[in-house]
Amino acid sequence: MKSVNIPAIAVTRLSLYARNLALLDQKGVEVVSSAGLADICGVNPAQIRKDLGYFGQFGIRGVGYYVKELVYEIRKILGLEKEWRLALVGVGNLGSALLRHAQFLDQGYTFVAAFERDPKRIGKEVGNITVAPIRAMNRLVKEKGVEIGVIAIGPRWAQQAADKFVGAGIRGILNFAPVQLQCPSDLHVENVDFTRTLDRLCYQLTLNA
Amino acid sequence: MKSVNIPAIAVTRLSLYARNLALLDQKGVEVVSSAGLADICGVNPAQIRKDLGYFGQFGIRGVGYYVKELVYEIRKILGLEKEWRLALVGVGNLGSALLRHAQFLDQGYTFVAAFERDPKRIGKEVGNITVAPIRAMNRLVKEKGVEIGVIAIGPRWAQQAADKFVGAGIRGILNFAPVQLQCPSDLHVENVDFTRTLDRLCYQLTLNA
DNA sequence: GTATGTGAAACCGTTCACAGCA
DNA sequence: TGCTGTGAACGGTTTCACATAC
Repeated sequence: MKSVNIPAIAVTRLSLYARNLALLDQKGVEVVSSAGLADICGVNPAQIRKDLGYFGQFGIRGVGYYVKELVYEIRKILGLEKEWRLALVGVGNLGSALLRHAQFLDQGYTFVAAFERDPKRIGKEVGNITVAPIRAMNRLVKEKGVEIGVIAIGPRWAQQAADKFVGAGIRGILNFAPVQLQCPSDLHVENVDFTRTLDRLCYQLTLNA
Repeated sequence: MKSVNIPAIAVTRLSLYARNLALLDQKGVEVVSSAGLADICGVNPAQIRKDLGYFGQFGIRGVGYYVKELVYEIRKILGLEKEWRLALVGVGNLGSALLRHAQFLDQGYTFVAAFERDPKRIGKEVGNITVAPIRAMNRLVKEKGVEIGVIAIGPRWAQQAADKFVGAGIRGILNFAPVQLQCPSDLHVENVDFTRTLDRLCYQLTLNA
């Protein structure tokens, strides 16, 4: 691995490459060139080579990349070889969907706990998880070795949920609430905000009306 | 409006500004400086001024921006003054959550139709919408004046769903399936892919293990 | 011959710094 | 005086182009 600073966006693309390489593998493709993969992923071939170049040399000149091997290497780089333990806070519409989201399990992510404010929801079973009260968070997060907290609670309560997670010793947060969370700098926060994505789409449609 | 090319990322930030300005307005704040808003949004003050500068002059030198007025202007720029009509395909876990997602309605987005492959789900009511078979798509999209198609169906069927939407005359797609859709270039596609976001989080956690 | 790996160049977005104006 | 609006400087990412290796 090089000591150069690696652009975050390059890391995000690795995830895209891994997924499409896995599809190629399923189809029985054994070797692919950067041009071939670039075509599938909708990016520039040089970009793929440069992105991979941040982490090592995985190809063979004049040939390309061995698909199986490259998937393995990228998953290793991203840290996806291990099983990641997630906990959810906010078992509403979106939260329930995330608990049952098949895609997560396929990739090695497992929800091991879920928390709620609303007493009516506590005790229910959603996707093999029994919904617990937020006050149980500190204990359960430690007990179950949760590493990543997922916030799918309303914006009004998202910051409190984040604070609770931080207090319980979580290392990263995936935040679906449309708010800017205030967190200690050693904690990693990634935001998913599809209202903003939808707004951007509307801008484009309005522009080319 | 300037004729310079406007960075897509600047447009995405406008959405962030609008949301935080609306919150300020709710709190009774009437005027805000770029520095004040930048603080809330977690960006550089100059960036806010530059982003706004792409679209006009909305502030008063020595004073700042009138909150109400700026919200209005940004929403106008983004095309959020009108009601947007959405249709969903894929009424599974995620799809159902989207149909019931309160945040959408607040912002002027309305689902007017929902489609499914699975016969067991057809005819059900989800968030005031009756789930229809995919074969009804062409007719209903036209009948109800749907402008944006939302894809929350499995990756295996996402491309087909997109083709159907295109055939029915949709103008934009919000795609939650983790695949690169092949679409005509005059169609606008925005992707929401939280598995990739989660992968990026894992990379960070692995790096600082 | 062919495709990778990688410096160099081009490009784009962000931040600075200050002129302009209330 | 204070803050906006904006050209210029800066920094980072993308793309090019070619030496290198199979």
